[in-house]
Parts: sequence; C-alpha cells; structure tokens
Amino acid sequence: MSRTVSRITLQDVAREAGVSLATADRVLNGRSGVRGVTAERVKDAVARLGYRPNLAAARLARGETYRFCFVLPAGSNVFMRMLGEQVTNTARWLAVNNGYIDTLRVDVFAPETLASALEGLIGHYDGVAVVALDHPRVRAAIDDLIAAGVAVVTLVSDVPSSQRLHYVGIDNIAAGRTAGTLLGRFAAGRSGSVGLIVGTPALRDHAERQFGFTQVMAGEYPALRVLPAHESFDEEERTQLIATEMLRDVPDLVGIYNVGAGNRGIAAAISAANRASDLVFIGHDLTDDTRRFLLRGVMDAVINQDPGHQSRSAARVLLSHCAGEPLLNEQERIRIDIFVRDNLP
Amino acid sequence: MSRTVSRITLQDVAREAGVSLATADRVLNGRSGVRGVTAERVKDAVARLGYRPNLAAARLARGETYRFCFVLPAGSNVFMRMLGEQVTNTARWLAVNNGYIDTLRVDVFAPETLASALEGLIGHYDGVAVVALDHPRVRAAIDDLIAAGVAVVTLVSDVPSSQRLHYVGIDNIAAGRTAGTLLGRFAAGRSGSVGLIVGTPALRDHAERQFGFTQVMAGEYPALRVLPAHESFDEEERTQLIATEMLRDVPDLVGIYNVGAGNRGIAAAISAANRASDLVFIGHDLTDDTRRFLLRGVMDAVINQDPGHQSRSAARVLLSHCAGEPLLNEQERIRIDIFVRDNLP
DNA sequence: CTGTTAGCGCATTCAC
DNA sequence: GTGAATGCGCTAACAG
Repeated sequence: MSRTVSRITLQDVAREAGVSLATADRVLNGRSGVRGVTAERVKDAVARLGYRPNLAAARLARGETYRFCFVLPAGSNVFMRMLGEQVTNTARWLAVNNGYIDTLRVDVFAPETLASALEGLIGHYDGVAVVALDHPRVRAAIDDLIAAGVAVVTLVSDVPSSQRLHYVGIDNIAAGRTAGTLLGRFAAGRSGSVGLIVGTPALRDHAERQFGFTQVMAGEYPALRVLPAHESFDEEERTQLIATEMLRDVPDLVGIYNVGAGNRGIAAAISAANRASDLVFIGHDLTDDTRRFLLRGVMDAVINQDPGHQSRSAARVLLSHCAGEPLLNEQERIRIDIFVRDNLP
Repeated sequence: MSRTVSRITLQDVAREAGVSLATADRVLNGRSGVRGVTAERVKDAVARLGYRPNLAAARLARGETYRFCFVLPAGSNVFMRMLGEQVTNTARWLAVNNGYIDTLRVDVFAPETLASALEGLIGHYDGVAVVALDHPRVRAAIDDLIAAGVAVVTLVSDVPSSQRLHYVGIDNIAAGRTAGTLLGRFAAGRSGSVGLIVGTPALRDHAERQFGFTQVMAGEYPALRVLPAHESFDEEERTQLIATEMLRDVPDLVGIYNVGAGNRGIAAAISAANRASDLVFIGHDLTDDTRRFLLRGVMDAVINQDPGHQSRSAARVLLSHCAGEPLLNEQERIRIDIFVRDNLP
C-alpha cells in the first residue's frame, strides 16, 4: 500500500559511485567492459546503500517471454493425470509471469519416441520439463537439448547420468525404505509373508522403491518374508488378480506393498477377502481412491509425492534459470509425504 | 530468452474495444466510473484476445512498497528459533519483491503485552503475521488492526474468533490424532500405558493436540491406557524428570507422546533407562535433535510443521492481499508432515 | 464517464 | 570503457 520511503534504485547507486546508470548495470549483471577500479566503486556503493534490485522492473525491461514444454506420459495413470492438471494450474501462474507452458504427451515406454520428441523441441522452447525414461537414447536427447541451450529438468523420474539442470522429484529408494519401515512397524510383532507388487522393474522409480523396501525388510524385519515381486504393469485388473491369488495362496500373508499404480484392484481384492482390518496395505500417491481407502481402513499408509509441488517447482526452476533470477533451494526439495487416515489434507 | 511473439497488452485490448488505455484499466481493475456497455466491450475484448496482465509491469507502475511485521514469541524454543531464521530468509525474498519484513519478539504468554504490541503496529505496517495467543485481549487487538486496514494473518497458533484474514498453520487436532494413530499402530498388539507430556494446556495448539490424541487412543486403541498429562512448560529439565519418573513408576509403559518441546530431555531419560528399542516415542517438530533421535531409533516418528513453508506462506498471503494479486490456495495449505527415519529431508 | 500523459526501475541500443 | 537516451506494460493523476 504505502508508497513509503522510496527504495534505493540503481540510479542511486550510479550517482553514489559517480558513474552512469549503464555502467552500474554492467557491473551488477556481470557484463564485461568495465575497468576493475570502476567496478569496485560500484560494488562499494551497492554495499554502502544496501541496494536490492527490483525484480519487477528488471523483468519488464528485459521484456522476455519464456516458452516451456512439459513432456508427460501419454498413459492415463491417475497420478499422471493429476500431474497434468497441476501443470495446467502452473501454466496459469506462469502466464502472469512472462511465460507459457505447452504440454506434450508421449508414450513413455518407447525410448525412441520420447527421444525424438525431445529433440524436436530444440529451437521451439527455452526450457523443458520431462518425465524421463532412464535409457541411453533419452539421455542423449536430453544432452542434445542442453547443448542447444535449452534448460532441461527431469520430473518425477530422473536420468541421473544426463546433463539435466535439476531433478524435480523424490528419492525413490528412500520412499521404498519408508514404505518398508511403516509396513514393518504396522505389522509389529507378527511374522509372516509380505506381498510386493511393482508396475514394471523397467521403470527406474519402481526398481528403486523395490530396492529400498526389500533392503529395510531384510535388514530390520527378519520375521517378515518378502515374496517375489509380481508385475502389474500398473493395471488395475492385474493388481486385483495378483492380490486375489496372494490372499488365497499365502496363508500367512500379513501385508502388501504396491510400488506402482492400481491400488484400486488391490483394495477390491482385500475387501472381497474381508481382510481390511488385519492386513497391512501400503501404496503410493494420494488420489481420490487412496484417500478413500485410508479412511475406510483398507489402506494403512500412502506415500505421496505432491504433483502440485512438483509442477510448480519445475516451472520455478526453469524460470529462474532462464531469467537468471535467484532461487530458494529449500523450497524446491520434494518431500516424501506420509499420509495416514488422520493427516489427510 | 526469446523475445517472442509479443504478448497481448492492455493497449491491444483497449484498441480492440475501441476505448482508451485508462478505461480498459478501470474495467480490468474493477474501478468505478465506466458505463456498463463500455465495460462489456472491454471484457469481450479481453476474452477474445486472451489477455493476461503482466504482473511485473503492474507492480512497477504501482511502485508500492509493502511493510510487514512478523510478531514472534520471545522465548528460545527451538522451533521458534527455526521459524525466526526462516522469516529472515523470507525477508530476503520479499526485498526483491517490493516489500520488507520487520521482526518483533514479544512474550507470548503475556496477553496484555502481546495485545498492546500489536496495537502499536497500526500505521506502521501494511500487514502483520503473528504467532498469536488465543485470548480476548489479543483477539481485540487483532480486530483493531484489521479495522485500521492492516492485513493480519495468524501464524502457527490461531485465534479463530478474530477477524484475521487467514491462518497459516496446521490443524492441531488432526496433528494429535495423527500422533495417536502412529503410536497406536507402532505399539500394535501390545497393551499397557502411554505417557502424555504437554507444554501447557493454556496454549491452544497443545490443548488441541492433546484432545486429538486422546480421542484416537480412547476410540481406537482400548488396550492402551493414556496416563494423565504432565506439564513440562516446554523445558528440557522438566521433560527429563517427568520421563524418568514415568519410566521408573509405570511398569507397563509402552509409549510416550510429547505434545510440546523438550524432546531432548525425554530422549535422555529413555536412553538412560535403555528403553530406546521397545518404547514408542513420538514428538513434534523436526530439529537437529529430533532428526538424530529418529536416526538412532530413540524417537519413532516426528510430526512436523515446516517453518520455512509457514514463513513463506504468511508472506505470500500478506503480499497478495495487499497488492491485490492472485493467490494459489493449494500452495498455502500447511501439511502435517510425518517423518520417520527413512524419509528425512 | 472517458481520454491523455507521465513516469515506475531497469536493460539495452547507440554514441562518444 | 563509459554515458545518454529509449521503452518495456501498466497505474494514476489530471483533463476534459
């Protein structure tokens, strides 16, 4: 509200340093063509006056528009649908901040398709956020984008060996370990078998979660035996079938950990077997379904990675990189959320 | 980067609508003095062109500086110290966004002091974020601030009956329930007593947590008996004494829930009694201490409210209110974080 | 009721 | 190496 004590401007700094606005600007933005002595004078003035650049003015003067492309999997997995919605929200926010977002849907299981889609983005965008597949072709495509001067962040699923600027997502080994600890503690005292269902071990995040989970179970809960993993391809029918068979064939089953999607199928199987109250069931991603399962007591915990946070974080990282603006690192760390019935948002 | 296809400006809208820039601006910002017909023409043009205002330009033109005051408790409780540090970070961010933050430390247990401190802020600030005490005097002071045109948000601790714009913090009843569920599940199968330590029931958040906790324990875990609450005044020596006595006098003690600060004292008592591995200990707020206790297995879960998030959220809410800018509600919901050993950030 | 105009603080030509 | 001048898109004061 207050048009208070007018803030210190670059103009003030220039005057204080006895140079022109242009020179002060050159020093502040690290552009060349200023003698060392002069630069020092300006820096002194900045320090003396406690000058803080005005972000709004800088943006306006630059007058740049930032074009970002979010590359998401084509499939219709619930989490990815939620992520897509959040990207739309983020786009609305970006529109007010000199940027826009296009969304591209690509078959994530086809490295060639993904890679060539990525390469086709060169020249059209300033930044790309991609739900990546950890495959040499994809890595190469990311590196090509980077080489072409495009800012790239990986989203949800990383390609650590690439040159990407940043990974926006959780540590999936830690997520798997978290699931292990919760399942182990919730099944406290009991001994028996634990079912493990993965979408496909070809997805890096699934493999990592599985790894973390079995690591904890083997090391900390010797009374619980993890059954060989079943592959569901994230399909509800498959998860239901797998769970139904497990419940039928494993008499000492005390828990199920679902690494991927398809929680609805498992919940159906558990309810059908009337085992909701004694079986520990832990899965990923808070959705309308999993929220309901938590409230009904069918699920005992949900490990979550906030799609809204991830979408906004990707946009902020790209924007701040392209615009050369500062970033609050702490804000960009994606948490491994644990939800039980009582702390649902 | 790209100085792409220049975005649509208000100028374009005005031309399209056949009015002047000023009129277009009046319509867009809901200022009076425009005939209905004219307003419609402008709105049509906005829709037709898909106009999006440029935040940076608007801020620059307004040229306003926003002065906020964060009122924090004077004590040196770890969480409040962390909150204070985060407010400093937030201030740095705000400095780049046409605002500044002053921090005021007040004795939170003295309603009169807090209330008069708040009233003294009138005229000096555009917005106030206060860690409030739920007391009639404080409520009145908040309402006075509001009446004087100051934006007020409560932070961490709410005064629901006041006119405050917004509460930045968690639902403490839900937090207590969450603690109850975790303790109940972690103690699965066992029966016995559960110790409950509060700072002081005079603090609304402590009382609410206690309420939520006992609610869940009574309703869901009949095998666990919650002992009468002990008051620690958030002092480490007191918590240590209380915990030591509990461990000595209650033979069937299976868990401890600490509602307030002083986790270090409890951890010391548990370690001294060599009960780390079998006693369930749940407390609040992730600090260097509680992190270490989780890793060592002395604590089993920590319920957290992110001080960084709360500080930034308060600043964003105040800023967007004062500047009349849009707010992403979803981003401002403070989560009840659950941390175990494996999902520590 | 509506239009004209002068900046906001900075980045960026283009001269010197 | 350095300085002067122009304009980004919008708000607000002032004219009509």
